[in-house]
Amino acid sequence: MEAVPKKTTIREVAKAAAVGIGTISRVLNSSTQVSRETRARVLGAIRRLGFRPNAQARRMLKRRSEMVCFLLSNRDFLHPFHARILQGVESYASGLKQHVLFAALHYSPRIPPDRIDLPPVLQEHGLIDGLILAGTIYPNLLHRIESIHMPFVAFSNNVVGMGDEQQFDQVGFDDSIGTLQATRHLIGKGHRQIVFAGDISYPWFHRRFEGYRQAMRESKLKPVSIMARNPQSFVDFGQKSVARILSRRPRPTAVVAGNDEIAYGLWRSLQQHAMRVPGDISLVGFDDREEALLMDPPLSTVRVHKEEIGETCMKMLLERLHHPRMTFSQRILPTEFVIRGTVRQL
Amino acid sequence: MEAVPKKTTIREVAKAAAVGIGTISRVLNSSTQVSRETRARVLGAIRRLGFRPNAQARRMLKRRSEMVCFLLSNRDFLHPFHARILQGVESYASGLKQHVLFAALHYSPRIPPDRIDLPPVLQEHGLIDGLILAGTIYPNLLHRIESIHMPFVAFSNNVVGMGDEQQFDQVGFDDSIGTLQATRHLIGKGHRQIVFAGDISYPWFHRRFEGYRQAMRESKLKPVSIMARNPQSFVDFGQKSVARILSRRPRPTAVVAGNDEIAYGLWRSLQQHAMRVPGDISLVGFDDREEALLMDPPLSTVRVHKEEIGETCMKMLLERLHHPRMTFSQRILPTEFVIRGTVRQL
DNA sequence: ACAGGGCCTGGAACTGTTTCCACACCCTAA
DNA sequence: TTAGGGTGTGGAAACAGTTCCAGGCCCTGT
Repeated sequence: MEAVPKKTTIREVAKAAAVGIGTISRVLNSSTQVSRETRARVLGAIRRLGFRPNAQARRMLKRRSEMVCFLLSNRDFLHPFHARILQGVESYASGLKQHVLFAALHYSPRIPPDRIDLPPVLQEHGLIDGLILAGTIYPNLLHRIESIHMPFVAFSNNVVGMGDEQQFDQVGFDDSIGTLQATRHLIGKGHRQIVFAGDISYPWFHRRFEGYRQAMRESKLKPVSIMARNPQSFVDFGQKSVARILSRRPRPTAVVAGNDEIAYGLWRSLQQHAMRVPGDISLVGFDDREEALLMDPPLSTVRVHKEEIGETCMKMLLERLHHPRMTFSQRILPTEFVIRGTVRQL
Repeated sequence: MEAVPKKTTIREVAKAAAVGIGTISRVLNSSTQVSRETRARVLGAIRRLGFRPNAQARRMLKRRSEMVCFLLSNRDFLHPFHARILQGVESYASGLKQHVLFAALHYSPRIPPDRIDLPPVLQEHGLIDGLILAGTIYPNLLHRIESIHMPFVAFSNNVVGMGDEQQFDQVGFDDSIGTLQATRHLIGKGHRQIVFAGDISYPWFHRRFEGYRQAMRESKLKPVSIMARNPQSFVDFGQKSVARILSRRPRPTAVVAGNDEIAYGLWRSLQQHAMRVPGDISLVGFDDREEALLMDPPLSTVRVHKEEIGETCMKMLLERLHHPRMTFSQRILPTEFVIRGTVRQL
């Protein structure tokens, strides 16, 4: 493991291989316009000198940084859900020799776009080619990003407060089909008294509620949504919902939870009320977090393919970069209802 | 929201402000050598033209990319533990206008160093200034990184198979002090029959076991470690350990779990055996994952300050970059035993 | 024998910054 | 009056690549 000479340039390699600098460049960029022997000679010299091309110089000329930024907005921490999206982005990107920068941003939905304090990555020009927006996304951020002409793709499920005229690329999954499937499954198992537990003032829970509602309507059943008062967290929301659920008459035989954390809270509190899942009450969740498998019995839930979302974001961003005037598109990925142990046949 | 001219250069700004290009550069780099009026004039021109300096050109000259890579090795997914370390790195970095690249790598511990297929970030020269290594780190990777002369800091708790002569910068937390404190706490509460549940063939569990052992020895108690057969996961490890724990005579009154997931598995399986925590048996974990709070009662565990680890890694890497010949150092961050509800006074 | 085309190759010009040297100017001290 | 130092400024050179044009060589067809 001998010392690598500190900085070798293309000109030194050219000298060592007794060729011109243009040829080195052609070899580096795997142009076909180089003869077999010359290429071999250059490659040999590169290896001998331990030459690695200077990334910055190349990028400057290419006008491409081959780098995108995964920007997580308004999240206190990197939630496992988003962590998996990030992983999807990274694994797809690295296969294409693209790099992924991670950045976080906190901003108020009410601040005017031009007053949003962008993260350092966006303050320079040419550092990144594009942006993948995750976390909670409000219109002001979108406008700000547009104003600096930075191509981007948004993870759409957490976009809040945009009308329907969404003039940007987005990738998401279908909230309502997930709960639609889940609720149909419950109905198919003979359940009739099914309630939805989730705060429908959040747009995503509202969409999930809509899927649930549609399934209920199809079977002429009455949709009911349960809200908790002042929940401290999703788990707490679930726990606080239980009393309300159990006090309904006729008593519900199944609950569709807005997400897995709510389902977890429901499950735990139901146990404390001496209600067994699924013996006394059936339960389905949404998201398919790791923890869904840790419940006992494991939770039947709607699986969201998080890595695939990340992959698709990256793929779409790359398309956008190659075709800047392409019309905007929205890609909705399917969810999958996973049957495990928390639903009972009535 | 008018269109920003596509690419403005420093020369156009110079022309617009009727100054030389050197002056623009001085303003950009906030040199003091510029008079108040000139600076104002230049700043005005910059704003008027919507000029953002080209990041690549600047970096090329500065020979600093102001970018580091967080490299996650041999992990199937971005575990919440590492996600929080990443967050710590990012938040500290962005305050200093440094950027963080996220990359993942899978390699075998047995492959020779020069055959390790480095991720794209490391194949170019000058793309990143340094590296933060997380995930499981074997000597061959370390050697490979050294061979390309890339400054790095390793998260040391998952470094495997290095002797004591660790010639690199590292940041970690003290596994053994954590379990030492936890075990002393149990002993203080009157427990005498305490077992350790964890696979001590992993170095980190071994260190945790050592802390436990030391506390037991101090009080002239006999340390016992429990192993599960063919566990599928940590949770499964916990579940499979319960039968062995309960069959011991005298029956243990407390368990020190190797981590929170094992504790979770223990807890769940204990419930199935109609054993109550902490009524019938006390339990402590390690790591303080989110889920520790979700258990019922919430788990007493050893808190690891994950964001702080990330921050310290970044800080140390920056020191290394500024002082390349500084001697290597290892920083060990303290852990904190968090008393919640799973330990009973005997 | 020679024109013409394809394939390789060399290297000047270029990219958008920073760095550094030269120089102008003003003020002060001898 | 002049030397000398500090401050502010302009712009050439440098950085390490890519691009592109010109030109050499070889082969083929007439």
